Amino acid sequence: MSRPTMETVAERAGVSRALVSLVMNNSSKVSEAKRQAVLHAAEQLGYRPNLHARNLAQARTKTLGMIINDIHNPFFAEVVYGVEAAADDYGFDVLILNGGRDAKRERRAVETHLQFQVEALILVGPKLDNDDIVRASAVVPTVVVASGRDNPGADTITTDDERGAALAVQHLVQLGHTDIVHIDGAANISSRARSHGYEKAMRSLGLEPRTLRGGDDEADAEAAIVDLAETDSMPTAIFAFNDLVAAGALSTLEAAGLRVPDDVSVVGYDNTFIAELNHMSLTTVNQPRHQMGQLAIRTVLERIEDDRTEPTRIDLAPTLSVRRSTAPPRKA
Amino acid sequence: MSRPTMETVAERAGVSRALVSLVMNNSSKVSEAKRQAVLHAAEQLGYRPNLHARNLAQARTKTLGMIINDIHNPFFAEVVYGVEAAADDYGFDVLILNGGRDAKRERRAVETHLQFQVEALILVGPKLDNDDIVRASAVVPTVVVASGRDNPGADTITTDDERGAALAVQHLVQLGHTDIVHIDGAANISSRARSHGYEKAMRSLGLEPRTLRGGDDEADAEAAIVDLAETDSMPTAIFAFNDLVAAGALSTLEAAGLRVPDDVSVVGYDNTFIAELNHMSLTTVNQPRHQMGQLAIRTVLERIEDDRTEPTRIDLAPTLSVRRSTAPPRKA
DNA sequence: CGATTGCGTTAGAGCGCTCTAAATCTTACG
DNA sequence: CGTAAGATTTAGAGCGCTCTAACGCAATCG
Repeated sequence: MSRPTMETVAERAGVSRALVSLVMNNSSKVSEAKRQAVLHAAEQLGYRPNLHARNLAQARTKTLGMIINDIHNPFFAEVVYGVEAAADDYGFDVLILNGGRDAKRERRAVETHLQFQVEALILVGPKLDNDDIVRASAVVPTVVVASGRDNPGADTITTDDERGAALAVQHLVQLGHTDIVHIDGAANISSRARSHGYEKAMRSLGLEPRTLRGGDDEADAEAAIVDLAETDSMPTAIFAFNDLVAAGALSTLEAAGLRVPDDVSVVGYDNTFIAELNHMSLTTVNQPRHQMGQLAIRTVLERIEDDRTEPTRIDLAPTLSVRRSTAPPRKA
Repeated sequence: MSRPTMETVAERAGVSRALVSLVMNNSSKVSEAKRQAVLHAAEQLGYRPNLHARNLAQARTKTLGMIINDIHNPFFAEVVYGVEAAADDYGFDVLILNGGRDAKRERRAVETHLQFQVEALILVGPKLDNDDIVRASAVVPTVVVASGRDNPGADTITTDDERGAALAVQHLVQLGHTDIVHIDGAANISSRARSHGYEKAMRSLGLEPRTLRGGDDEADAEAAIVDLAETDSMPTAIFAFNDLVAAGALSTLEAAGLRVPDDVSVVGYDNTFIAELNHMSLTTVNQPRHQMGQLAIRTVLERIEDDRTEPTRIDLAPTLSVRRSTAPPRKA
């Protein structure tokens, strides 16, 4: 019942184990006759090389370990596709582990990957703290995607959150808005940069920033909006930390009898597919996720194959996707 | 620069390699003194067991291979969480490979998993055809989640799509609707069962079913709705193949000047988080995804640990999540 | 015609670990 | 104090594969 090994195949094909190995790695120095014999025997036996044995013998795995912050979040999915596409090109397998929005689980995932001897680690939006990342990158080349922090030792692929926020502000101002409120991302990693970008952009345009505490979730928008409604100083536009918060804002605004974009314009961040939903049609800041994933692989492969050692830091430019949740403010 | 091995640790701790192995597997028959010595040495060296070597020696991997239809689709994410939770309980690692909505890629993913000697395969919403699944399940215990087909050899965890559709119909009829249109899932696997359930439920209630061709995407709803609008026989309620199609319906209806639920009620399927968005607030059929994931693991573990061989087929009951997209029809 | 070349093939060591059987060390008891 | 029973520890084989070095053999050459 146990699976066939090279030995089995070799016997069946009447050749040596070494020859089978050569065939499996399609070496050019095998006669056509033997190659066929081996392939045929393998086929018949349902032989499948044992990767563990191979990895052990080769002392390399051609495998990359990826950890995603949260498999729920469609934002990361696109990054994954970018990573997989690029890894494919270079003949690497990518093992995915789900971080589950939990630093402890991520730490275990790192451990698992390292035990699997992955040749590099791709951390997508990690919850890990700096120390963890430093420690990991001391063991294996590590690239952090979409997480703005400073990670000594690891490469990073980010987009410029400050600039993204500025894009949102500029768009609103161009439409004619002057009273623009920001609902921030609370403790979220990228929150600081986005808030900062918002505030800087506002000031540079001679406007007074107003930032409210939000979060990363639909529910987190509610309190902020209720606040605005009650203090009676509803702005003409809202720039939310991300699309989910923006979606929450949409709901709460409409529940309060305000129409988007007629009464209030709303801008999100991330361009997740909910922003795309016609019914939402959210103006939002887009990050080139697919490209980020690809760059992550290229970057990390430079370390593996070309022994680069100085850290790389790539910061891509975000863009704005304008949809129907923004419009000129109603004339006062 | 190469990583430390047991040998290294053993030397450093002044013990034999075997003893290190015992410590690493926290065997009870190791003296506290040596255990500490070994752990200390391991710590200092940054030692990490090599899983490939271990798997090779043990001839088992305690690893499960999961393939998800599409990492984009949040429907599957919840299943993943269920799978991971259960696998955790039993001390198994779960390796995730992304099928990318492509049978060819899934086939390669199966191959990769098998070469990694996973002890079981969990296929979540596979695109593979029956033959592929039969072939895989001949090699390793296999469980198919959320895919309604008949998969000889493999275990299956599904929900009763027919019943789910019936729930939707019953809900609408209870509200007073009689003119209920179904937008189906076209070639999608579960489409047949849902359509069939819809039609059966309608007839059993003395109503005439009307099914339109849809798809699995927002865009796919549009044509159907436009059709309805043009033939001038807009129903009072629409039951869509899934939440995305329902979202598409929402948009198109509103674009046509119809209000949901005042003019038309809409029901979706899957209870993805877009249905939950306040702004959508979609009445939808829920599948117990987390539970499905857990059951998948339990089921497959019965094969691994208890040598069950007859296939298991679990069909769970869907439920209805009532939200604000449905209401009694406007009085004629 | 023996020596040389080179292709195709193979023997055998070794990758890092587990596991069985045997060795060693303690401890307890007559 | 000798010895048997436990408690710890260790030697060594083996997991399935790759890879180096060496082998056999036919073709080629001087």
